[in-house]
Formats: sequence, structure tokens, C-alpha cells
Amino acid sequence: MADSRKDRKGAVTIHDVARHAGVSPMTVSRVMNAAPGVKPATREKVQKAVDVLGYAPNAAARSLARQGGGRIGLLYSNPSAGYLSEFLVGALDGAQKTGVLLLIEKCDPNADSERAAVGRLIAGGASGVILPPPHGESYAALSELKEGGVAVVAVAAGRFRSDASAVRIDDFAAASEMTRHLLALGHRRIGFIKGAANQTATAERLLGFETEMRAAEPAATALIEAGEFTYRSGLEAADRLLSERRRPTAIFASNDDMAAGVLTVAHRKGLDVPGDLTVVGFDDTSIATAVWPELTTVRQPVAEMAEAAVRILSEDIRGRGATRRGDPVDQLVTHTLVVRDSCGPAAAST
Amino acid sequence: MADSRKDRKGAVTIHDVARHAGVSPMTVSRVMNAAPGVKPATREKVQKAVDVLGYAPNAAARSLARQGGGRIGLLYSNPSAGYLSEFLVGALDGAQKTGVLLLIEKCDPNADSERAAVGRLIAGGASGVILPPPHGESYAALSELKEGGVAVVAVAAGRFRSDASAVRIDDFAAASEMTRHLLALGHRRIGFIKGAANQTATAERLLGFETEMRAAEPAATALIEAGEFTYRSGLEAADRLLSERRRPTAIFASNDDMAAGVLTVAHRKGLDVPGDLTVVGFDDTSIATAVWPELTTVRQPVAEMAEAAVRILSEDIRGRGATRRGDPVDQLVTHTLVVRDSCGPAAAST
DNA sequence: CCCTTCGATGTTACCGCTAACAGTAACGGC
DNA sequence: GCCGTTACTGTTAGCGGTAACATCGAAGGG
Repeated sequence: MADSRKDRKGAVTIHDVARHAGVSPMTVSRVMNAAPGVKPATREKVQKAVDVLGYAPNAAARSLARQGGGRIGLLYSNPSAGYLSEFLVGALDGAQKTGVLLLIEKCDPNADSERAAVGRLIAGGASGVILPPPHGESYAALSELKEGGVAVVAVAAGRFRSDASAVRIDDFAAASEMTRHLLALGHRRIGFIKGAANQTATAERLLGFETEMRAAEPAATALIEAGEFTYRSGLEAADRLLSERRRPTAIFASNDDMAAGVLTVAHRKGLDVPGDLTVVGFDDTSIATAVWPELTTVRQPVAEMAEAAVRILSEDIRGRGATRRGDPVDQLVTHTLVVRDSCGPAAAST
Repeated sequence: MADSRKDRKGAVTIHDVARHAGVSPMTVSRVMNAAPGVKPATREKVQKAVDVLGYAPNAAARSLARQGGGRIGLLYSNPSAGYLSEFLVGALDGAQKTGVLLLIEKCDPNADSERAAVGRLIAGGASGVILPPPHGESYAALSELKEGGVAVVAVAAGRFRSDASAVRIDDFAAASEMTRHLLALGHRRIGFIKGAANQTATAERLLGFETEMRAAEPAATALIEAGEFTYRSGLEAADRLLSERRRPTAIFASNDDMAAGVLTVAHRKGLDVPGDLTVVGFDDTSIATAVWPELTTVRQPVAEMAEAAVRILSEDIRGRGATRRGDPVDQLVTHTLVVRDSCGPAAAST
């Protein structure tokens, strides 16, 4: 059927489309880039030719023609976070769609290493950089980039800062929602494990929790413990929470790793989850479904967020000169409460 | 110091290098590609210019000039595996170094979805495809690719097949090594949890275990249970193993997820790890260090493997015509036994 | 000593796409 | 009816590299 291209080295070019549609390559280019100034009828004609021929623009040629003005850097540190793979896939996808090149650079989460990595990125010709957590809150990275005149997007930072664009979920709202869910299940004595102190998301999540708890009707008791976003710290916090004379009927951990730690402690103490104790997490990372019972948690659309970050940067870069330097954007994306097996109604009594 | 390029839009081209070295761009190109027919003295001169200017070839231009002859596809399915991020980083790195373009395509682990994804890859102009597990053993994917005349590299498949190149560790040797480690610690009653039946690595790992156990001196007892590579299946297998009248002093799970399951059961039963029970895994995925105690396991150099896969394909593609179609390569990479806190000497008695 | 041969290098012409500018037609104001 | 505008569409040139061929000097054979 449509395998007419099978013999032709698998490459439909913009010229093929142009010929097929009876227009010039430039017009096709305009249609592909959603540029203004093309008659609707023409646009449609071209679009049909594109569909028929199955044309996909060549990213390499694009990036080349755009004068290298399409290199976006991506700084990452924790290569084992299941987070990263989803993030990369999203970024890659966005890069392909917008026709920019992605430069990936690894670093350790400390100022010196960050500065060095940013330097490599700039030397590599990046005109925009994406900072996934925790780098979006790093002064070192941010200032180094600003000095280099590079546009920045911080992903999943808890709060918006005026010197960089941001793509994030509303951590406050998400934590509120989760808390309301627990309250609706009848829990009135709820433990909360905080995240690492140096990330703003930590504060936002805590605030969301506290706000709902304070508004609870009938009144509810909050037991708050410190944590570090690590499994180990979850373990320790849970130990403290579950050793109380009157222990909570539910524990809300600020991320999934800590929630997994809570699960371990609960099992060790012979508590049934969710029968005796409800446990919920945050982030929906791979560990959420790798443990048993699977965790109720909040899902961030990571891939989508990465893609949005790429899009924001590529637009900012292309529009440079026109808008001078696009004002920072604060894009909120919608999170989802994922209800799995680790939460249930509050037990009758302690 | 060397920031003379800071003003020049951050892009050193092959022409800059050529001028600096007093040769033509073509000669520089030859040096960069390690092509034959360049006088050693010239090569050196160029190399120095490259170093001084910090030149890095522009992947986009390269791929364009090479007539699209540099698109490599990558099929992936489980986006939450911490595995993937490392894999992607490696592949991306390799792609940048060899100047090929990476096409990433997601699919579900079933024949229909694989076929569709492969189709998209071929339509996208891929002349080589990388198959991370479990796709490297999928008949559907393999046959579809072969029909399309596309070179294939299977990564981390347990056994080498003659119709595709492979990059893998020696699963047999790695499992042997781990088993010897357990035996050396004095364990003589060891449980083993198998992986999913449809992956050849499963059989290799089992075989490595059994071989060493049979050769143990003094004699050792092996208790073998089925598993599926999932946390849940590890949980169940561990339950069976630890309910035996004489339970094992060590359990070797075929991957880390299952080992984490074993840990949970051990805690639930009040067993101390590693005091009462030694637990070891395989793969060194993120969960290995996310649990407590951290798991002793076998590390595969995933990023390196992905990079090797890219390299193999890009060479095969470029050499096409000369070598007609490069015979499949079977590249073994070295694994590492990572000893952490989850293993210790055998307890005196049950 | 001329002519071949071969190794080392330079030239030319694109790869697929897009910026920048150059038409071209239709339209309305005076 | 002329001319500036506006709204489209086409043309030209080149992004950074590399295949393919051209060139050139030195070595070697007769």
C-alpha cells in the first residue's frame, strides 16, 4: 500500500512534499513550523501531502539550518533515580519535535561539580539549560548560568523564582489533596514525614498537609517528623512515629522512598497495611509499585514536564531578539492522585 | 584564559581548526574520523589544534552530510526501570561521539506493539536498532527487523544468537562468582530464586549457581524456587524458602527487586539481615541501595554497554558495502561483584 | 630523464532545512 | 488609475560536515 518509500532509502524530504503539494519547499517549512502567513487552503494542501507521504522533518538538518541556535543542555546528577529515565524520554521527545539538540551532562550535587558541568554545557554551545531537581534550587548552577547569559528552566522546584523559568506541579495543592483523601477515609491521627530541608518542595508539601489538618472537621492530630527523602530516613522516622503511645493510623511520607521505609517498619512490627496502618507517598517513582502493597501516591507527569521545559527553552531561544529575553515562565502542570492498595479506612481504635 | 571563544556564539567549527592548523577542512575531517591516508605529522598538528580550540564536531552536520546514514533506533518498554536512565545516558553519549542520531521509540512488551514500534523506527530511517531487555529475545521484533534489512544489537540477553549482535555480561560467570562468594562465607544451605522463564539470562544465572553448588567442598544444599523478576514474586518465594523446617542461611535472588522482597519477608519474620540471613541480588539497580541493609549484588556496566551497542551499529552501518554486512559481534563486558551490607558469614546453626 | 603510480591533501558539490530577502497579486485610498 | 500596503509565496544562500573526485609532489621503473 503505502510502502512506496520502502525502496527509497527511507527518506522523504521537504522537497518531495513540496512537489507533491505543488508549492515551494519554503512553504512546507512554514507549515511544519506553524509559522504565520500561510493561506489556510495552502496549509491544508501541504498538510495532506505530509500525511500521504508520511513526511517527518530531519532534526539534524533543522538544527543545522537554524544556525546551531538549538542546543539545550540538561544537567543531571542521580543516574539511578527512576525519575531520570522518564525525564530523559520526555526531553528527547520534545527535542525531536522542536528540532533542537540535547546536550546531556552529569554532575554531582555539589556547587563545584555543578559549576564545572555548567561550564562544559556552555562551552558545548548550549543556549538554554534544563535543571531537574535538585539543581533547580542550586545557587551555584543558577548564578553560573545567568552569568553565561543562558536561559534556564527549573523543573519540579517547589516555588517559582524570578530568575528562571519553571515547570512544576503545585506541591501545596497536591499535598492538600492527599491529606483530604486521608481525612475522608476517617483518619484523625496522621503522621507526616518531611523531606530534605534544602528543597522548597519540602516546605510546600508540609504546608499543604498542615493547612488541611488544621481545617479538619472533626479535629485531627498531626505528628510531624523530619526526613531526608531517603529510604533510611523514612525507616527512622517511622520507627519514632510507630513507637508513640498512641500511634497514628496513617502516615504520609513526603516521597515514595520514605514511604517504602515506613512499610518495612510496619511489617517488622507486625502491622498490616492497610488494615492497621495506611501509608502514602509522593512522586510515583518506580519503587511505588515495586513494594507490597503498592503505594498510594501523587503522580507528577515527569515526561510531560521535561517536554514542556524543552519547549519553553526552544521558544525562548528562537524568539530571542524579538522579545529581547523572554520573561521567565511559570508553568504549572496537573498532578494526579494515584490510589493503590496501601491506604484504607481508619481502624476503629488504636 | 582560553575563553577566546566565549564571544563567538560558542561554536568552533571544522574550518576554525583547519585554519589554525594550516590545512584544509577535509584533512581535519579525516583526522576526526580516524580515516587512513593522513601523514602522522599532519595528524598530530591537527590534533593539537583540536585540543587548543576545544573543537567538538557538530553531530547534526555530520549526520546530515553522511546522508542520513546515521540513524539508530532504540526500543524500550519499561520506562520506570532505573535501568533505562543509565542506558539512555550511555546511548546518548555514544551517539554523540560517533555522530549518529538516536531515535527513541516506546512500546509494550508484546509482539504486536513491538512490531508497530519497529515499523515506526524503520519508517523514521533507522539503519540499526538497539534492543535492551527484554526485546532482545523477542522473535517478533527480531524477525521484523531482519525483514527490514536493519542491523540489530541485543543488549544483556543471556545467550548469543547468530542473527543479531550482542553486548552482554557473562551471566553464568557472574552467578558463579556470587555463589562462590556465599560459599566462601561459609554458607552451605542456600536458597535461589529464579527469574522469568522467557529470558535466557534466567537460565544462565541458575546454571552458574548450580554449577558452583555442585562443586562445593564440603557439600552444600541448594533450595531452588521459581520467580518472575518482580518484588511480589520474590516475596512469595522467600515465604516458601523461610518456612522450610531447616531454612537456608543465605538467599540468592536472580535480581534486586526479588532480593528486596526477600528482605521484607525476613524483617517480617524477625530475622536480622545479615546476622540471621544473608541476602544477595543481581543487576545493581536503584533499589539495591534504596533498601536497608543495602544489597550485595552484581553490577552490569549498563551505560558502557549501551555505548558499545551504539558503536557496534554505527561501525556496521558505515562499513556497509565494504564488508557487505558485518557478521554479528558478541561483545562481553565485565561485570563487578558489589559487596554491601546484606551478606555476612553463615550463622553457627539454624 | 620521462612517464606512471601512489600517497597525501585540497576542491567541489551537495545533505535537508530554514533565515532573509525578493517577488507577486490583491486591495483600498485618493 | 496610480501607488503604497498587506498577505502570501518563491528564491538564494549557507549552516557544518563529508563523499567523491581532482590535484600535486615524490618515488620508482624502463
